[in-house]
Amino acid sequence: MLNSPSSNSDTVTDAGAPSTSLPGDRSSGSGCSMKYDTFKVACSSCNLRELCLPVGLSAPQLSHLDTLVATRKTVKRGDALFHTGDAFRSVYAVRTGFFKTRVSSEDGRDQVTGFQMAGELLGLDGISTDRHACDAIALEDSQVCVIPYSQLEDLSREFSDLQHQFHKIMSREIVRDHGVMLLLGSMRAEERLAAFLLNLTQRLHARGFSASALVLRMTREEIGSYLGLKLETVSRTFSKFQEEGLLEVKQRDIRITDEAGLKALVNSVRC
Amino acid sequence: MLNSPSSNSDTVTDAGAPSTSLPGDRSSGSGCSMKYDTFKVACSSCNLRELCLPVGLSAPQLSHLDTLVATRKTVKRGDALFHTGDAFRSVYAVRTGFFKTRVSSEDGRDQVTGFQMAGELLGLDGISTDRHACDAIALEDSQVCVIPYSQLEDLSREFSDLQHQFHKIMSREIVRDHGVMLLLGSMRAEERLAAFLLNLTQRLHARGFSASALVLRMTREEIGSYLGLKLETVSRTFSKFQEEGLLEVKQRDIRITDEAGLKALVNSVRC
DNA sequence: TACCAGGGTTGATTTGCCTCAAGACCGTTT
DNA sequence: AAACGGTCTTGAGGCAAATCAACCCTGGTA
Repeated sequence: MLNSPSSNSDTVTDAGAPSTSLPGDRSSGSGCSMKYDTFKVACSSCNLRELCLPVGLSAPQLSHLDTLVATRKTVKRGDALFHTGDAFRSVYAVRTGFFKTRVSSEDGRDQVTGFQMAGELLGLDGISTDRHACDAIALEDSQVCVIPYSQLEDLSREFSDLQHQFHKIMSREIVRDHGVMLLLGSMRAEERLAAFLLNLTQRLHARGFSASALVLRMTREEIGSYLGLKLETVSRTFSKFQEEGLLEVKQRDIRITDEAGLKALVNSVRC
Repeated sequence: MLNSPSSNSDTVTDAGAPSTSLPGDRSSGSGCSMKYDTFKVACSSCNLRELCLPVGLSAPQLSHLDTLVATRKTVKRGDALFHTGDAFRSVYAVRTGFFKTRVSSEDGRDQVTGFQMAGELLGLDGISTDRHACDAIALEDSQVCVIPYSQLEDLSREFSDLQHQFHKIMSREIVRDHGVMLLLGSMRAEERLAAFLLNLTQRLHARGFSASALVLRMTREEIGSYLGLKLETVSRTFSKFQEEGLLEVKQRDIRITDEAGLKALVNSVRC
C-alpha cells in the first residue's frame, strides 16, 4: 500500500532519504513568500492518497474529490499558513514540507501543539468558531493542498466514505492530543523525548523514510515547547541518550542506534 | 437562551444549586449499575438543547434527531460508560451527572484528559479506530443519551446544520485539548489550578449554576492527574489560595471570593 | 459509639528541571 | 577570510514540585 511504485511527478521524495522536502518538484521556488498555484492538482494521482483525506475512497469518489481540491499553496520556511484569529475557510493537507502549530496565551507564552508532515491535515481547529485557533508555521519550504471547507461539507454529505474518513481524521487528532496530555502530565524529560523521537520516526517510516535516521526540522526550543521542557533540557537529554548509546546526535541529524532501548524508556515505570 | 423557563420534567436541576445531580429525576435509582431506559427521550423538549448536539437546529430537524436519540443509559458513580478497547458504536451526550475521561499508558500510568458535564459529548475518540481510546467514568450517578454513531452519520448527511454542529463539537474538543497542552506545558501549579477553577465555573455558569460557588465532583488526585500535578500539590495550592483570600475551601465545597485575582494569576507572566 | 477506609492536609526533605551564563558550532553575509 | 546571528552545548546553582510521612476529617457501618 505504501511505497507503491509511482510514475507521476508527484513523488514526495526519494524514499529513504532523511528529508521531507521535495527536491524535484517543479512548482516550488517562487520568489513570493506564499503563492497560490491553480494548475492541475489531483488527489487521484497523488502518492499521498493512502495517508491523506482520500483514504478508502473509490476511483469515482476520488475524481469528485479532485474537483474540490483545486489549488495548492506554497508556504516558505518561517511563514505562516494561517494565524490565530484568521477567518476559517479551508483545511489544508500538507503535500510537501513540514509545519508546526502553536497556541499562545494572552500573556505571550506559547505552546507548540503539533508537528505536521506530508499527508496530514491542518486547520481543523478553525471549524469550532469560524476562526483559526492556532498559528500554523512552515518549518521548511512547503506546499499544501487547499480544501475549501464548505465544499468539503457538501461533498461529504454525498459520499459517506468521505464523511467517515473526515470524521476519523478529526477523531484521530483528538486521540493524539490525549496522548500528548499523557506525555505532558506524567512523563519525565527522558521519556518525553524518547516518545517524541519514536513518534516522529514511526510517521516518517509510514511515508517511506528510514525508521532509524532522521533530520529534525525544528529547533531544540520548538521540541522543548512541544514537550513542556526548556531547550537546555532537550539538549542535555539528547547528549545523555548519545552517551548511553541510544542515539547518534549531530545537531539536527539523528540516528537511532538502540530503538528497543528508547521504547523501554517510554514504557518503564518511574523507578 | 439559557435558563429558559422549562415546564417539562427534563429540568437538569435547580439552577443555582451547587450540584450537578438531578434530584427529582424519576428514572434514576435503579438497582443495577448500568441500565438502558427505552422510554421517551426527546432532544426537542430537553432543556440542554442549547448546549448540546441540537444547537442551531430547527424544530423539524429536531424531531428527526429525536428518532435518533432514542435511549438513555444510567451510569452509577464509579462505573464506566465505556472502557479503552470497547467497540465503538455510539457517542453519548451527558444529560445529568459528571464524568471524567482518562487514558492509560502501557506501564499503568494514567492521565485524566477531561471532565464532562451536562450537554457535553463523550466517545468521539472512538471514531478513529472503531474502538474507544479512553475510559469514561461517572463521578456521580449520571444519565447519558445514547446517540448511535452510524445513524448520526446518516442523519448528518441529510441535514447540513446537524453535520456542521457535529463538526463544530469535534473541533471544539481539539481546541480545548490544545488549551490543556498549553496549561500542562507552560504553566506553574498555581496558574494551572486557577485556570481549572475558572474553566469549571464558567461551564457551570453556562448551565445556570452560580459562577462563584461550586462542589467539586472529583478528588484531589483526579484534579492533579488532569493538571499534571500530585494530589499534595493540589491540596497545598488550594490552601494557599485560601490564605490569599482567593477562595474559601471546605473539602470539595469551593467558593470563589476573588475571581479577578484568579484571572490575574492565569494571565500573569511568570515573574 | 466506636471503628474504619477513603480522602484531605501539612511538614520535612529530595530532586528533576529551570535559570543564568559562557562558549562552541554552523551557515550566511560582507 | 572575518564577522555575525542563530542555534546548540555544557556547567553551576536555585527552586518548584515530588516524595515520604504523619495526622486529621468525614461518612458509612458494625
